[in-house]
Amino acid sequence: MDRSPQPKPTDAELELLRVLWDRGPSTVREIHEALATAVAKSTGYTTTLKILQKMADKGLVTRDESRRSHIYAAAIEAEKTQRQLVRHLLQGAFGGSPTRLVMQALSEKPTSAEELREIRALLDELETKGKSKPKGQKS
Amino acid sequence: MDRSPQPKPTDAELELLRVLWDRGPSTVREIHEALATAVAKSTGYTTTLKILQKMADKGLVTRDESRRSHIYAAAIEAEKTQRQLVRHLLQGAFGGSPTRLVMQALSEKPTSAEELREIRALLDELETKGKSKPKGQKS
DNA sequence: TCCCATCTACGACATTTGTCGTTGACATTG
DNA sequence: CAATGTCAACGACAAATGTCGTAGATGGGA
Repeated sequence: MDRSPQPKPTDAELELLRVLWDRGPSTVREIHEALATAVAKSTGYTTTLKILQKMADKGLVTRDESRRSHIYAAAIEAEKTQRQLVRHLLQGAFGGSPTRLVMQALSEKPTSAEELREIRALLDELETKGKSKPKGQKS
Repeated sequence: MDRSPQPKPTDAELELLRVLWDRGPSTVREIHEALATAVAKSTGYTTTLKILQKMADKGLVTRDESRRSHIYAAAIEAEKTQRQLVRHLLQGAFGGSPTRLVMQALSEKPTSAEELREIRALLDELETKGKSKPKGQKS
């Protein structure tokens, strides 16, 4: 089972992954267009293609070649990737203390009341869970 | 005046910055040692030196050359840098929604009750502050 | 059928990163 | 003073990244 030290996606790769997470499996053309319109990304078509190919090599995406226009799909979940990136940032810049990170994140943007409520709920959950053995999610 | 689009520090640079934030202004030797002991980093001395020099070029650190052993100091605050990195991650991987990031961060590590309390306090603060105009902590 | 559009593959290229080795200057100390 | 050690500077180098251009295959339409 994949102990997969998933290679940390680069910024460009992350952009493509975001598109795939949003749209689901897509052709290169579609991805390229999405990027162009959504993010005003003005790179050539072959650039997108090349990055996608590299990502396929790394196992970040899968490719369905049954048709002439290959169809790419994200091979890693958004959540998993986000977790990995958060962990990296945590270790790299915050000395492992989630609290500081959370503070920075929350101060970063005016958070809606609703979102604040959501977070509070999570805190509650974590607190009760803290008593009983924290179960399940392993790493 | 520099509205400084501070160049995003790389991972290696971040490590050095961490040392400087901890120790304050230091010589290359000191930084190198600190890295070796603290992080079991086993690179050559000149590697550390080179990175420091590059960082000086970029304005990430300052250098006092009045002595033979130059003394480097962080030129950017820990908080500011962390905020920048959080913002980057937010945009790049979370579509700008802090909530998800916070969730991931909290799920990442068993957080102590005390820390949870701290975060709750911050939430309270944000909530009340949300009513009144949240005022500019600028940089 | 023949031409044109589209798609993938391949290689080129500039840039950045992180890694050293070497060199020449400077200091310390015997 | 001379030997030894320390330091900054410089260049080299491999690897990764993001950027294209071009070539070759394939498919659709006039």
